[in-house]
Amino acid sequence: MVTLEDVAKQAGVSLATASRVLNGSTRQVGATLRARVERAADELGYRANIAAQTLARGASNVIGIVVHDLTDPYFAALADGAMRAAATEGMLVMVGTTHRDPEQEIAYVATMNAQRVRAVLLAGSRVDDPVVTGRLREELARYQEGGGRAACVGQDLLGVDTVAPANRAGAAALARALAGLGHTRFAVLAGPPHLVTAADRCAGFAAALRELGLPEPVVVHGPFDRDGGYRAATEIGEATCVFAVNDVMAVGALAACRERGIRVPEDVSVAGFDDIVTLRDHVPALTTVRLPLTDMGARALELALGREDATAAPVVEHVAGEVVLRESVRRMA
Amino acid sequence: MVTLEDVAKQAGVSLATASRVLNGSTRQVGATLRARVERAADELGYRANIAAQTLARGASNVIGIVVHDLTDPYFAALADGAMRAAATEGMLVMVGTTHRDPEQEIAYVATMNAQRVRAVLLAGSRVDDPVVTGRLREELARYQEGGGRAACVGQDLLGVDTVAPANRAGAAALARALAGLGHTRFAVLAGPPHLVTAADRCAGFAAALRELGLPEPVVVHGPFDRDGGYRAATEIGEATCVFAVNDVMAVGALAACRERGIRVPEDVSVAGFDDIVTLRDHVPALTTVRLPLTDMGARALELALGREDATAAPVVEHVAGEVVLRESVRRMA
DNA sequence: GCAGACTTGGAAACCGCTTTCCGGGAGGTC
DNA sequence: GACCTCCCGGAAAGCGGTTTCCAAGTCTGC
Repeated sequence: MVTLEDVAKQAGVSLATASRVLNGSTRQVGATLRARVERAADELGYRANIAAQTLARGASNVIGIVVHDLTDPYFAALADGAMRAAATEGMLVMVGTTHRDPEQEIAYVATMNAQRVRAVLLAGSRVDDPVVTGRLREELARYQEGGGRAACVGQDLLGVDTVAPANRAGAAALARALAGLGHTRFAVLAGPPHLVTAADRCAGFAAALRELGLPEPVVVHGPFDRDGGYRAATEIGEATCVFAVNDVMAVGALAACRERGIRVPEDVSVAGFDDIVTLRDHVPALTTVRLPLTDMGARALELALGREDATAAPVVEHVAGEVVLRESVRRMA
Repeated sequence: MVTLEDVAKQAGVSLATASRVLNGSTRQVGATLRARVERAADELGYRANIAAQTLARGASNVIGIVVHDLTDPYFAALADGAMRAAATEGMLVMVGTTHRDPEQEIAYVATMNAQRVRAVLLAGSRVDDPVVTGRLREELARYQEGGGRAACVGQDLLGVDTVAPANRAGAAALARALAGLGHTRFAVLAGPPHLVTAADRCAGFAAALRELGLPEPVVVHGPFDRDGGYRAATEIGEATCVFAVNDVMAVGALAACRERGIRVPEDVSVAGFDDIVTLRDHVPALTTVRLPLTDMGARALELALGREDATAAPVVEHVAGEVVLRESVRRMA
């Protein structure tokens, strides 16, 4: 590989001068030498060794994002937002996928720390396990002590800057909207009990029903994905309205209904959460709670990067969800 | 940050010994010292500085993936496959998104080169522009001269290891299947003319029709995304069967039909390409050509990493598509 | 009991770049 | 014209690791 020294030699200047010309220094270099260096670099096809730069500068230009699953459009949207924001800051992005294994998440924080990434973003639901969360916090703290910045999209449980979707409030608003259509018997496809996102949405929904004086919903637990929704949909009992705690599950539920000859929304209404773009053309169109996922990802990155005072208290930004009523629910007679 | 030297000092050993214990060396270290070092590292919370390791070793453990758009499930699936494969090799993944800008793609190869990533994966269609392709090849060559490995998912146009989906053959098989259902008047929602993937699928489809002695299809160009399909669908003329060159476009076309009261498949049949998992529950279920995207991503990574002899000719692996007939097409009376 | 082969720990060179610190020359002031 | 700045180029000291090369033990086998 061509090194800076090669370039300097070829241009007949010192290493320092070559460095100043090629890799953005505050110091000026005279026009003649500058041109000579640039020409040499071009002729030789010089590419700076970023590992060396990172080492010398003590700071890298990559940021780390840890998500559960890139093929889940929820995380893809979050990651996309973060990556766009990163690009405008001139940063590269390193992505880790945990496939929902909390241990992996901890391991990734350690790895990102080793990489000395400028910031790490934890996207995705926290898990209701104090031990695991504690270890994650420890690992994050270690990273932050070393000057790293961290942010999280999800529940404010990590003591870092957080973009927190209003899962409870959004689900509650949805419940009120559905109750407003005349529904009284509800079921919730609630996802796994230990996933805080799922639990919050479920709890928010149930609490709103309670406030309205409506009966408790049937709660069916299961995986947080399409198949989880598909299977859970078979156990909704007499409900006339089903809330799946995310869109992907809702689509699974819709598929289950279709296969069993249950019409939506005529026989049963179905709603989801997230408003996944890829699913907007689904038939029937899904009633849901819209979250500005791309913006959230971008915002989280800005929070992590923007923090000037490392000792300041973490900021938590709440983002509201907007209920979007579509064909998959109907008004009760 | 705590450095290896801190650990060595705390353990009362030399830097060399500490390095050998902590960062996988071939050399043995006695049990006593080994334990002392491990203990010190643990107490201090040592995390190796990977930038330093990369510099010293001259090789990093990260691989780069360049995709067009992560929120497009096609690329998400490809990236997911590659990331899984990378994880099993103990590699990290750096992702760049170009948003379909070929200049960005070139820039990312240069950046990945600067990062000294172990391998770079170019996922996504080539563009029919010899100048741009030439510059990309140059940049790749520069990277490979420095010992980098590269692979590509898409057309074999870059002179690197390639996983090449059988776009022409898949589209041709689809055409024959649709013709077998009795269709004779076709339209192709063809995407942008300069995108090789789109062009190949279109050409394969048209060629098969020709061989069958059927009339030329109506070809409508437009963007390669959902909205492109949506808009193009309004210009299909008298066709009874529409082939959108990817699933996302097909879904857009389906939406357009729905809005205009055109029933699918009763009034018109629609088919796509890729068999995107997230779209499998679409109604009507989409006829398509299935590509094993996750495997393709993984395979490309293996190709790039597995290459022992850097001078060997690039290998091109063709992967077939499988026609999947579903509800969105019907048999003509 | 001793030569020779292994094993194991440490000193130091090196990976490629940034940046501080110096020194010399140009430009400005009185 | 002397003096003081200011500007710009270069030498060299790191950044935090890895690895080569030595030297000192430790084991063998005879």
